[in-house]
Amino acid sequence: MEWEKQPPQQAEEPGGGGMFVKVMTDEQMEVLRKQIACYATICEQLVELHKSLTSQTDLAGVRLGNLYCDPLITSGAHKITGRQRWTPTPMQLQILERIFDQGIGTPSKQKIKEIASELSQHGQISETNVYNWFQNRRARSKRKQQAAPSNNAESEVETEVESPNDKKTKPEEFQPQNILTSRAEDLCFQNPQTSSAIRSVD
Amino acid sequence: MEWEKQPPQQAEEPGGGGMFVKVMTDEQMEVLRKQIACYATICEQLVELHKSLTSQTDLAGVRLGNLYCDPLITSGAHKITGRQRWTPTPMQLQILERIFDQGIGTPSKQKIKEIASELSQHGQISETNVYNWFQNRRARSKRKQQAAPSNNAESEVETEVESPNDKKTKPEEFQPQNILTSRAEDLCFQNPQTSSAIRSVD
DNA sequence: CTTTTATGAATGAAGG
DNA sequence: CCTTCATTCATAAAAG
Repeated sequence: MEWEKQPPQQAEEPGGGGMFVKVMTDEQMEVLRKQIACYATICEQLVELHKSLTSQTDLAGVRLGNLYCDPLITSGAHKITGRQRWTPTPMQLQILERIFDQGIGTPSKQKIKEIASELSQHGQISETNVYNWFQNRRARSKRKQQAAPSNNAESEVETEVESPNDKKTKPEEFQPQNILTSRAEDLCFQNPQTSSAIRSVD
Repeated sequence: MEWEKQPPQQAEEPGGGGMFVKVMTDEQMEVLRKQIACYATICEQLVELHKSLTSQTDLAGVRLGNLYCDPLITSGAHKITGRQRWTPTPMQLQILERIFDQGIGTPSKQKIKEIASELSQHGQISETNVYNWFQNRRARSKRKQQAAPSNNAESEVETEVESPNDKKTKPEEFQPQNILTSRAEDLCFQNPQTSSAIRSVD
């Protein structure tokens, strides 16, 4: 019942992009299990620490994030990869671009359906994919534009359709700070504020 | 490290030999993620508790408000300016999910207030946040459902589209509380709300 | 193999 | 409520 991602039409490249039915390997499973165990350990540590109530607030020294969490961090490369994402085939992309250019930035529910339907003949695709594509396309197109203060009078052009083959003319300099964080935000103590869920240790 | 060899039923990918097999559904993945988030929450709480008890606040550079300055692994974002957009903490999310599941999809003004109040103990939050969250949650939940009815009985007809990448599989109705039997001992800190785990992959 | 970039997807918030 | 937008996250693909 799942999304057994099959190599779409783009598996034409021998030795190249074959994407498999990858969901999670044993290895990843193991990593995951370790992560959980890791948290359990951390909790234990914290409880102990708390119990002893050492006046040494050297929790920092304990380094919650590094001591036992090592496997979690170092194995970042393993990423508990979840789902794979759709990758448009060249053909699909072409069509999408065309529609985007010609069309108005208004996908429209019904239109989406049609497009998806058509594109499905060139590879696996879903309506959501189409929807997302347009959303992203528009948003990014817009962004590029506003980030083009090179020279020339500023003109409020926005919903302007751009040339088919002129998307990424601007290298632009915005770093998405994407530091190989495997869900770091979720896995780390990112939020302070008190709490009361752990009263048991008290 | 090699664990069990995979059922070598996949001889198809030219590139590197399919070494990935499906051992976990995305739904299970979500559940797992949640669990991990739970651990993160617990640890977070413990840290706070410890911190407050020792009246030492140098544990980490955590600060109040909606500034998510986690000293441990935060990606290189120095956004000291804080976020403009609220991001639920694992704990808050947990609670919200729970309410969403159990409760009726009717937030109700008064209810919102209560919820917001409670959640505020786990991080910055406003009533509007809660309201929006429920709105979005519901709307999206709905959409997911209609997008993934039951594409199971369907036999492959054309290319191979047996199960489109139904990327949207929200675990809102996750209640399969299966336990990762393999190493239950590792999971000592079962979380009350989301005590769930992966189904054994044996 | 590791790092960087491009981009599909997720989600909080705003509009109607 | 439902749709749309903006921002962020995660990852496939590309570069080194």
